[in-house]
Amino acid sequence: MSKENATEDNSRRMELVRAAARLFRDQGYERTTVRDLGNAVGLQSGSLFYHFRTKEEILVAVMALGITATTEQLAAALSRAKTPRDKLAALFHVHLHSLLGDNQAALEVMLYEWRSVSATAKPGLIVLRDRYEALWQETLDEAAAAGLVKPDTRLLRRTLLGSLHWTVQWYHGNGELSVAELADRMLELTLIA
Amino acid sequence: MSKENATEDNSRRMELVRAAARLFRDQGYERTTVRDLGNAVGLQSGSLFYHFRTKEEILVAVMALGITATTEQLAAALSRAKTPRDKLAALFHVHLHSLLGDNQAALEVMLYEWRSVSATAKPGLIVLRDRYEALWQETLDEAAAAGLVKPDTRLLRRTLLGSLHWTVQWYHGNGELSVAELADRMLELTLIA
Amino acid sequence: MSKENATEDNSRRMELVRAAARLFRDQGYERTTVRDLGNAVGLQSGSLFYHFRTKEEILVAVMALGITATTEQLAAALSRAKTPRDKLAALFHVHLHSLLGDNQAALEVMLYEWRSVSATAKPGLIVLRDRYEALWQETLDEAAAAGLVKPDTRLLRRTLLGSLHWTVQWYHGNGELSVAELADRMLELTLIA
Amino acid sequence: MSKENATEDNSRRMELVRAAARLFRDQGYERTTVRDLGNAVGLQSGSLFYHFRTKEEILVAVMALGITATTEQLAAALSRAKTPRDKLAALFHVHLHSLLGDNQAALEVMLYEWRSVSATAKPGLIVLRDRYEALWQETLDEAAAAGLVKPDTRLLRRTLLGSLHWTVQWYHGNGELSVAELADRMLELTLIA
DNA sequence: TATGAATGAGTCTTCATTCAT
DNA sequence: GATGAATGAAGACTCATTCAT
Repeated sequence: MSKENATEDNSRRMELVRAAARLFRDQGYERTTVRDLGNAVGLQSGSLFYHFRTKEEILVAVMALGITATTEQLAAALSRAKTPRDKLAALFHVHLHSLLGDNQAALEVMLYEWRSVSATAKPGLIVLRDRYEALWQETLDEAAAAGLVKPDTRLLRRTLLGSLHWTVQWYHGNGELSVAELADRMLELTLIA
Repeated sequence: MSKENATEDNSRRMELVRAAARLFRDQGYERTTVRDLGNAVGLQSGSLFYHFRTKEEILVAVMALGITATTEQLAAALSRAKTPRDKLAALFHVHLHSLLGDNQAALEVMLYEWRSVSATAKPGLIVLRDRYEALWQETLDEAAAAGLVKPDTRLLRRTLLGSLHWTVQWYHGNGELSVAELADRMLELTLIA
Repeated sequence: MSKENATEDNSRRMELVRAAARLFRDQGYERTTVRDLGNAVGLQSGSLFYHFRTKEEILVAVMALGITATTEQLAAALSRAKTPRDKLAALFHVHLHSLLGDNQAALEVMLYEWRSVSATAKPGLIVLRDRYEALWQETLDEAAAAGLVKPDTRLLRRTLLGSLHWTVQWYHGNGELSVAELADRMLELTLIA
Repeated sequence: MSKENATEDNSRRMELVRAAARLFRDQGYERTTVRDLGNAVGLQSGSLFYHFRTKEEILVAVMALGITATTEQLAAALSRAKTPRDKLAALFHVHLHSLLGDNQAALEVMLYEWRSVSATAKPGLIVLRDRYEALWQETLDEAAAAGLVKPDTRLLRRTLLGSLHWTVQWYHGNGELSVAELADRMLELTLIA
């Protein structure tokens, strides 16, 4: 609701955040200049500073967008799912679509530019990330109770997230395998038996 | 033996590469200045360029060291192992010790600074990486044949490497769990039944 | 009129080009630092790069200014001149005034810093130079037809330009001989009989 | 005779001076590094400093070589020539062969790197140059007395030297015209009638 | 003489940020 | 909000020169 909320209103801000997400993913945060950012939205570099106080603030906004959007999508998918098995599947599908789908650069930036976030900004992002991971933990616990996955769910959560994050390094949707198929096969590897 | 081999002789070079590994891991490649590198080995920044032509050449040397050292350790461990199960375990143990053990920063740099490597230097590193992953593939294939893991070994390889790489983001040897124990538990999650 | 035209408008650019002309002439291009250039116009060295992309771009602008300004002056003088003899005289007068007159450093830079121009920038400057030399060639041909000079006008053109260029090495307007008188005496040496 | 005489003995010194002449001509003095110089004679850069105290000393040696060698050649040619006309021709031939002939880079360096010579080294070189120009002056005076050239010989000397110097900018022995022919045609332009 | 390693001052250039208009 | 111009600190890299061996 507030003016400071990067995830809504203020179309110029959002336009910038989306453009930044793509640039940060493609070139890296450090290698992306404030001029690049300006060019991408038709603004002079100096003008950006009426929307964001610093370049890092843009980075944080990108990350916040990535994680909150994904969290929202996961929450929605989980509430649609009926069985523990369907919910488990939702974890894989939502995460991979967010990471590998079209212009979904924001989440990837969160993974690979973490080191560029200042100590003061980290706590806020960690809260958002924990919210996302809490959904994972609940779902995995249910799945374990249902005998679908092994019971070491805390380690399993970290293991699976690592696997999924890593897909950006090798998956390039060149026909062979759709994102949905990939999600199914990764789910398959996780299931007991 | 060759003068061009960054992984041996030439003590000054090696000293620098090791110091660079730690700095690149801790601060990131972009944020590490050549002055930082010089200070770390007691040299003026300009003097580095007697040993390396560019800063990027140092990065490449770090990565080459990380991957070749790990490959050698894995090869040695595999040749010591008797059973498919022991070999499988070696994958987890060697990888995690290389990644999380003391001053083993080099491999981590390989994972997180890939984007800073120029297009011309990438192919050489990819060759080294493929050599490492080939050992993984062989071992996983044997394990699958022995009924230890699921048969989708190509995806399994990527999945497992992703899981292991990701440990650097959350594992900080604070007592609770040793690296060896972690390796065992991650192996456990992977085994069928 | 165009933004890219270094020879007009954009007063800061022109101011810089003029200051650079003098510095490049006096100290040489290589020995002139961007700090020197900045100081000369009251700017930080980094600020120059808002106006020019590289130091070499400044050099090229200086040269372009030198040759185009001289060409324009020659064209004007030739159109004012009535006889072949008067036109011939204009060649000497305009060239020497451009080269030896007050703050006319730009043309001299063109002569003595040619080696510092990159291969990509040379063609553009050569076009400008050829335009200037074409005026010379026409005028010499007319003079030869009128029996004023020897008929080997292509070699004559090169010979005369060499003579005139060289004056910067020995002429220092210390009273004895004005630039106009020098021009007249050099013309005299060229005339038949 | 002395150890400091760059024009004789000490083959390593001479080898270096000759190599330097070519490099300085081709790349310019400022752009030629001491490493380039070392490479050209199979020496490490540091080793050069056992032969010359500074890089500039090498430049001065190159220039001294260029001008003294040319002076000697001119003196020899003049003593062989019988008539004023033959002597006049010798000026053109010797100068152009020295400037444009094979590996005769040294004289050209003298013309184009003068600005890089320190104030302390200039007087010595000027003495050498004056010796050369004195031969020119004498010869031109004789020629004027014989009615071969116009009587303004001081200006004529400068004019002719400028013309000849400039040839390096446009003459590239591509068949059409030999150096000897060029000398003859330039002489022709200078003669009265 | 020669080398290999190091120095240290200096170079051009980059870039996030500021600010008067 | 937006611009264009400027800042100033920092960056990687260069290079003549030195010197212990």
